[in-house]
Amino acid sequence: MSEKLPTRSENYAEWYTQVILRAELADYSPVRGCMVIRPYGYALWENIRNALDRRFKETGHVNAYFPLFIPMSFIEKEKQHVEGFAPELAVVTHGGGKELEEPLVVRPTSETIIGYMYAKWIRSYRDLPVLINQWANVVRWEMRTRLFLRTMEFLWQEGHTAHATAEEAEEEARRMLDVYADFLENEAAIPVIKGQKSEIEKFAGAVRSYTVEAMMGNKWALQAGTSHNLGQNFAKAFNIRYLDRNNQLQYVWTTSWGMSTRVVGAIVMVHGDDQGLRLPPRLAPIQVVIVPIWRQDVDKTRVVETAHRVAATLQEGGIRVHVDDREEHTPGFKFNEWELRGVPVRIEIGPRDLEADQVVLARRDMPGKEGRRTVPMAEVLSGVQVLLAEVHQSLFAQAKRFLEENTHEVSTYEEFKEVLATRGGFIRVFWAGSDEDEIRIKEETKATIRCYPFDHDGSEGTCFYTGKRTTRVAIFARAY
RNA sequence: CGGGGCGUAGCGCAGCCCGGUUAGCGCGCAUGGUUCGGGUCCAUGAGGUCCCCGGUUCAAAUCCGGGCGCCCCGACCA
Repeated sequence: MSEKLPTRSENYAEWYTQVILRAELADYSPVRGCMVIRPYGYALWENIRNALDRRFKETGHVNAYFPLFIPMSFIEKEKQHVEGFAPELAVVTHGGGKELEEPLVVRPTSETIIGYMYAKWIRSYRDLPVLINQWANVVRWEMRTRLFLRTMEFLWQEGHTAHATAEEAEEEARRMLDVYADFLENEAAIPVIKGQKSEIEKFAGAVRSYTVEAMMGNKWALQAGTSHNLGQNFAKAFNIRYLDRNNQLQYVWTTSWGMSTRVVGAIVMVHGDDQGLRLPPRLAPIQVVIVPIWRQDVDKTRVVETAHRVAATLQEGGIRVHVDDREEHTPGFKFNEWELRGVPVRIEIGPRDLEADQVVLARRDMPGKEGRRTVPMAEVLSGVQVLLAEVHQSLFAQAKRFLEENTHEVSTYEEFKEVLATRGGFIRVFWAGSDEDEIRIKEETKATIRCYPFDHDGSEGTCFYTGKRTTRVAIFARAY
């Protein structure tokens, strides 16, 4: 393996790509714009999936699977939806050697086909709510792609629910946004800002879109998850109706919400440093790597045996552990490699430790001596458990501090442009502009409204762009 | 789709201007030895449609024409 990564400050995009390739999270595929998720990356995704899936089940959802192919006419039924997705559809026109009567769209998202099915299944208020999630791949024909952040095919979950009332649908959309925020903060150690999308940025076909926005290491924003209140738009397009208690025919109210393999990119960019990945302990495929150290063959046998015994102890304690007993590499090489791959805790075991009946614990989030300490052999499991929890807290605290330190408030457009050009980050402003104003700002500065944050206390201020008084606050940033 | 860069061993590159033996270097890989508490060192070895098609020439990785592909930067998006 070649030695140094490019640093984040000299070339952030290159650093990002190199970390992913060299940590073996993913690789490029022979098809442009697609990627192969390698075992290490997929193990990370599986942990993400399990943590999310558990939360979905806890909130009353069940999983199902809807087909990959969608009749073209379905996509066209909801006006905003087709306008939003038409440019990025992959369309199948031939099958079995013959041209199809109606082209099939490879799903870019499944609102339409699920809407069609819901219309079949829902008859009465007693059938509601319907709370279904699916884990699937989707395809969007993208011009410019980037590993995990934007690929033509990606994996995700999409929740689709139907409710009897507008209030219930709104509650559901907000509840699932909270689930995403909870997942990101408590599993991925990523602090987020919850808020509502602007009209310009909302999902094609939604009444309202909600988002959790995270700040990447280069201070750009990334939408890590979204939740939409679809109102009755899809209910009307697909005729999803039910009889209420008064025997009145009513349209249902639907929601949808999704989180994708893009969060892997967020984990890379939020926590990574110039040595490589720093994986949040609860999601890391390998939480602890044990590197045995020996000088002579007599030591080797004892040390490697001890390493495996320690591994067994940790494994019984529910820790995901790996012993790196390869003979062809020196310990120093292994330290660097596992740091690149982001393993949160490393255990070193050498002859000195055997004499002292101890091991050395090193934490990934603290370089050098500072992050290293010895613990008695008997306390390995508890020591590791405590340390993993600490690493999680420390990653979260670092990311949170970074987010706060790079969130700025401005009161004029001049100041806005100045801050964007010099410091970057999130800019929090009072906002009373129009859609046109928003688009103009985007054209002039590349910054977009990431969200209207929920945490605004409702106080009134002056819009930095129009000078009007308003209680609305927006967060602007450059975004992926 | 616009701008830039690039296709030579698995990866990164040199050679190309100025055509001429057997196409080279580093990493990686294989074997043996050595080393091992922060990217060991040595030896030997395997590995090539020089992106593709056509042309010029006694002779093309090298010159000419056409194509294809990839990466980076800009307008759309989870």
